[in-house]
Amino acid sequence: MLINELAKRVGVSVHTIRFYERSGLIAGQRDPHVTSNNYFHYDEACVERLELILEAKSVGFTLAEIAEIIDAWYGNIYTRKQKIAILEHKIEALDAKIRDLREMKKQIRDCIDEL
Amino acid sequence: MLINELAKRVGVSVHTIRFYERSGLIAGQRDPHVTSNNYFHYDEACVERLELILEAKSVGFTLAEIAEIIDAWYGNIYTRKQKIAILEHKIEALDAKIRDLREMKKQIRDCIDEL
DNA sequence: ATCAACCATAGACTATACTCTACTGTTGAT
DNA sequence: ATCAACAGTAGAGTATAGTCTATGGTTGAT
Repeated sequence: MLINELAKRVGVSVHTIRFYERSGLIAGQRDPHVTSNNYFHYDEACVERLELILEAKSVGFTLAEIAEIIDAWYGNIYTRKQKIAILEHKIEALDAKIRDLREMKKQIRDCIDEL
Repeated sequence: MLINELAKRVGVSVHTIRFYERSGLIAGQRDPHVTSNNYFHYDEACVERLELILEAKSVGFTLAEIAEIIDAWYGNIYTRKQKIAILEHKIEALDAKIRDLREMKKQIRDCIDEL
């Protein structure tokens, strides 16, 4: 599919996808058989990857951190052991965030109780 | 206490406190008896308030959202009922974030299992 | 008296994550 | 053939949240 269709599929703007592409978070592919244009094509793997990015963003990861997760998962620059270590480190970060959220919730509930 | 002491107490820079002050998130008080300078003074309530800001930030609230929480809690612009509604709304937002974090954790764990 | 260490304001600068504009080329329907 | 709707690149602009610099006044110890 082309960029417009991908944008509609995942619910982000074409601008944002191009921005992620520039940032190295996703990568469309050009068809070497087509010479009349230089359009990028995206497959289902791109959809999944983009959805992962959006989810990670929504829980507070920065794009730089997400790039790290993606490199650990899709890239070939880490060994299997290193990949697991990076992902486990992210899980710890998530656990820490969940603890913070619970603490915050408690504080807000205390405020409500005082009212 | 003066701004430098407050900064050290909560572990943020003087710059950041001034930035929050400009943004209306915290407010030091001037001593009308002192005419030789225009130094701001901060009390324990400021410390608590600043700590609340940092915690809220760490769980992903923007400064604008935090301002809303603070206004609901410290301000006199809302009725008791409105204050409770705003705070309950924030608790719902926190619950949604916790759900997202759990989902993300599951996804990363799936990645680890595949390795 | 003077000097480091503080205080204030105003405004410039930075990073992150978009978002938009300008411009140009391609495609597909009429 | 032409025209809207799409594609691409390059680069400017925006919002958020700081961070830093410049400048000048104040305080307290020596």
